[in-house]
Amino acid sequence: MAANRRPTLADVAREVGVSAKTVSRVLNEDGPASARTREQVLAAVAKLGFQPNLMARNIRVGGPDSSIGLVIPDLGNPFFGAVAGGIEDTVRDRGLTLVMGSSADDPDRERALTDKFLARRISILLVVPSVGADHSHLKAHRAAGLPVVFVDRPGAGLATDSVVSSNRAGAQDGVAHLIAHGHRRIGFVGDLPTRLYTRRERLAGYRAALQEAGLPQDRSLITNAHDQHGASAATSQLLGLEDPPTALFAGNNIVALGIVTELARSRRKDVAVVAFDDVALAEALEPALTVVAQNPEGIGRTAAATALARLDGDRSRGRTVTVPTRLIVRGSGERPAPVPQRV
Amino acid sequence: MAANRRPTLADVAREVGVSAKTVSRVLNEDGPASARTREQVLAAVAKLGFQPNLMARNIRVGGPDSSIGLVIPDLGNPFFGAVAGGIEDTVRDRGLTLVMGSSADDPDRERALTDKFLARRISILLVVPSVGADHSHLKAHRAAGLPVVFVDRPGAGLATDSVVSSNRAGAQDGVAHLIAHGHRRIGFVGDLPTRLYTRRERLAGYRAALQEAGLPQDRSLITNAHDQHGASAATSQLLGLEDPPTALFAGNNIVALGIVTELARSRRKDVAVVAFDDVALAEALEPALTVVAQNPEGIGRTAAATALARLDGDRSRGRTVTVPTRLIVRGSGERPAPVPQRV
DNA sequence: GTGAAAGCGCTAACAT
DNA sequence: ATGTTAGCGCTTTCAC
Repeated sequence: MAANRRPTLADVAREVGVSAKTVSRVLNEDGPASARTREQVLAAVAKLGFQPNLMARNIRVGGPDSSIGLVIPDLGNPFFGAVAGGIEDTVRDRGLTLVMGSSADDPDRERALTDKFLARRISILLVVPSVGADHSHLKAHRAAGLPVVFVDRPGAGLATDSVVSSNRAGAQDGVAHLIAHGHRRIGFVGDLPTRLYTRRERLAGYRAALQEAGLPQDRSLITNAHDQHGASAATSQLLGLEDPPTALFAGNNIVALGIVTELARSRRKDVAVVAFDDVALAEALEPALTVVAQNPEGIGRTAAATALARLDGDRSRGRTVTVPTRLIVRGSGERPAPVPQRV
Repeated sequence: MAANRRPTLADVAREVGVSAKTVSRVLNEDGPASARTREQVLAAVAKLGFQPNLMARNIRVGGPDSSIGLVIPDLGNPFFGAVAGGIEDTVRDRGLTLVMGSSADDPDRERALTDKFLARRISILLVVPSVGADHSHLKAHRAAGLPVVFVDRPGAGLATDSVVSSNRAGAQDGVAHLIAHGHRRIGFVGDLPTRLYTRRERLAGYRAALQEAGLPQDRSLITNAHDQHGASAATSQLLGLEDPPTALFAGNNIVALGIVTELARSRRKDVAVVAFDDVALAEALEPALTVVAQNPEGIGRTAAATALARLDGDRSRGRTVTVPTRLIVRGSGERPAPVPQRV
């Protein structure tokens, strides 16, 4: 009943009557081996169901493990799922295995994960850094040749590569679209915590658009939400203001869900919306949801490619690569603004 | 510059002036150690930035690696993302690291991934099996104590645990809901390939509902799609039939996106829809989308818990756990069916 | 073309 | 409370 030891190189060697090294040679197509030996070895491998122990191999070879570590905030968020997909697509040919974990945007969990990954001797580390996380402990690893790339947000305490969306410009485009359709009071519902990089950048884009149009900055129009439910609450709060906004800008995909759901619930068809990050079914809404689409697969691919280049010896200075966003006009940004009431 | 060797136990030992074993003892809280020694060791560890090599440790200890392998079809599909999240939540306390890969539902890629995972000596293997994949090669590992659990679909060639949704009953509920609202011609848009377990089960549920109601089975009402775009095409094809359906049943979340998008595009508000698996923004559609909700986190948690129980010595027979689905009525199933035309 | 010995970084088992 | 030896499964080095 079970628990028999897994076969080792030595077992295979014994079965065939050769040395362990010979088996190793055959399997790794290292040195020469007679056709007959090869055949016998392969047969024994199949018979015993031998699978080389990668850990033992790596120990001896000394190099890093053939794995790539990825820390994301939330496995269930389709944005990060798509990022992970882009990463996997890019590293698959190199034979790298994806080792993942979610931090829930908690610096301690992020640290625990990265430490685990480092103990595993991953050959690349990709991190969506949590707010408040410090990465100076990675300096030595980075210096020792471990590629470290920050994804979606820049990291703190470590000079290395980052890959981010064009958050500010994208948000500015989106808000400008609303302004172009006559809106003068535009609510902003952002991520939490407010220190979050993406929240700050997108808010900056929002402000830039208002300023460009000569519109006043009204702090009461700026709210935040941690999840979909919170975004719904923020929406109804904004719409309950004495002088409510006629349009809303969603700071991310989750917030967009909350806003759109709340507008549908309260049957507010008169409120224009533009969301940062595309969401499923955006086209099927009435009106269809106008978004500033990110390119999550592109972010993942770029981050992975950057890291692979480092692995291949690229010693240039750390850079920040910006993956462009794209305004997709679908209708929700064009709900007519009410004619301003001159007093 | 760079590429300096990572510090080892021996380096730390040398720094302090003790033996490697002593350092090991301190770090693993194994045998005793004087307070002074412990302090010095910890200081040296911090100073050198030492991180134990987990691979080397595992080699020596001999047990499996503290990782859990997961193969899913697609990292970008929120359903599987949520499943992965449930798994991670469940194994986190046990200190297991998630090693993931996507198979694209290709048996060869699935096999390549599982082989890699096995070479890594993962301590648990969770697989969403691809159509056509055979898993008899896992028998020896299973027998040797490796927990193997199939997720979302049963596997072939290996008697072990599976965790699936109540596909048949759920689909039957969903279709019965449509029938209850007067629909007699209900289109089915399922997954591809048609041999896919979930596709077959959900179709069986669909058929059972028709039969129960004494409705005819019309093969022309059964279509399939591989992706969202294909589902849109299938939708317009169904609606273009001479005697078109008045309601549609979506076989999964991706198909649902395609159906709903196509109905919105063609402004067909008169077609009722029920989808298997919930989707974001379902509530915000007009009418809101009625779904047979799955519980992906629950599936992930159940699969992980089952595997952990095996790891803890559960030697009972392999079982199939069914995670219940739940009909969430939101409106789209209640669009009135046209009054039947008596000839 | 093949094998023997040494060693990767760590810990189990037995010292002391 | 600490050190020594041996060995995990594999590959490197050097020998034949």
